[in-house]
Amino acid sequence: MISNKAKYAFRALLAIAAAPEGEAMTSAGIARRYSIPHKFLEQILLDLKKAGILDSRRGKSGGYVMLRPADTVSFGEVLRIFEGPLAPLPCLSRQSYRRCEDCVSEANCEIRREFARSYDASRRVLDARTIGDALANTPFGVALPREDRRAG
Amino acid sequence: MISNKAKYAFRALLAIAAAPEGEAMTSAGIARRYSIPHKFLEQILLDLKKAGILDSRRGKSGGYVMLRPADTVSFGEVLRIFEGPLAPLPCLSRQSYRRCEDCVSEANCEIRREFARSYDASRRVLDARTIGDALANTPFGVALPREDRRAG
DNA sequence: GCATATCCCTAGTTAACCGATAGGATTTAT
DNA sequence: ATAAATCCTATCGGTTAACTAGGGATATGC
Repeated sequence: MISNKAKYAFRALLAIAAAPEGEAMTSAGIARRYSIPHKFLEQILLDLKKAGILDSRRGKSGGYVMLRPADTVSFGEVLRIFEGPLAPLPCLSRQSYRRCEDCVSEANCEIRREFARSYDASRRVLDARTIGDALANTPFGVALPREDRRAG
Repeated sequence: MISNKAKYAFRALLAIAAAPEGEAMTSAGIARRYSIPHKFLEQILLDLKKAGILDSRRGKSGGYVMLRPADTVSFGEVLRIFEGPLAPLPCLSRQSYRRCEDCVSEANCEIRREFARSYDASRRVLDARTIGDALANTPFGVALPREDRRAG
């Protein structure tokens, strides 16, 4: 199960990405609309800003906007911000590989081999699908160049 | 990341399944061989017994044996025993479905839709691959009837 | 230039869970 | 009887999840 934090992050991101171009959404507004504890959401949006996904404006009529286009932000990237490595075993993480302490032979480890199959399958989806895809309800496998996506 | 408990369970199961037919393996023996804390492993083996996967004999020359054939025990089944539901969202679990409390419309939830893709992909692997497959190093997609598997 | 609305930052709280550890009770083979 | 094994329950220290709280910094609009 993914954390509430990650779930809230996705809700907020989808809302911000769906807003009219250039229009900022406030944390309070999003919190109200999706019944997310406000102060908790603030932390989350801050994390997304630090990660370079959101931009923000302060003061009256401030709020959050996308820093990068929504179809360059994958579900996997967001998930990693809030959940850490997605790999089921440390020895399967590419981005933050760690050897299993008690592992004798990685190459011959049946557990590693089997989980690699499962992880590959889910990672392929999570790293391919973007916030933009989700909003457009683009079927998987239809990989258009970015310009075409925006146009359509 | 999966828990140590689950990882230990897989190590133990693979060892027990790989033992000569009818030969029981002791918790102490497995613990020593794989550097698993003995008392911790006992609890794990007990859980596997309660789940109907292992059988046990007590007293001197006792130990654990498979109750069901290794190629009927999937990675998914074992994982669920120790980690609970594998679904990334409660509303995606078939075996223990729960509605997201604050969900307005499940059918229109983008988060649910995207995670369903990823979960389907990994579940398909985890529920198909068995302890027996892992030991035989059977490539995925080769689905032999059970008798043939045992023979080969 | 002041009130207000917003984002920004840090710390604390509570409950649950993980990864054991501990101590014994029960069963069985010799 | 003894030793070796499983079985059962309780406890514990550390970490994390999910908030809660309190304020600081900054921009806007009157």
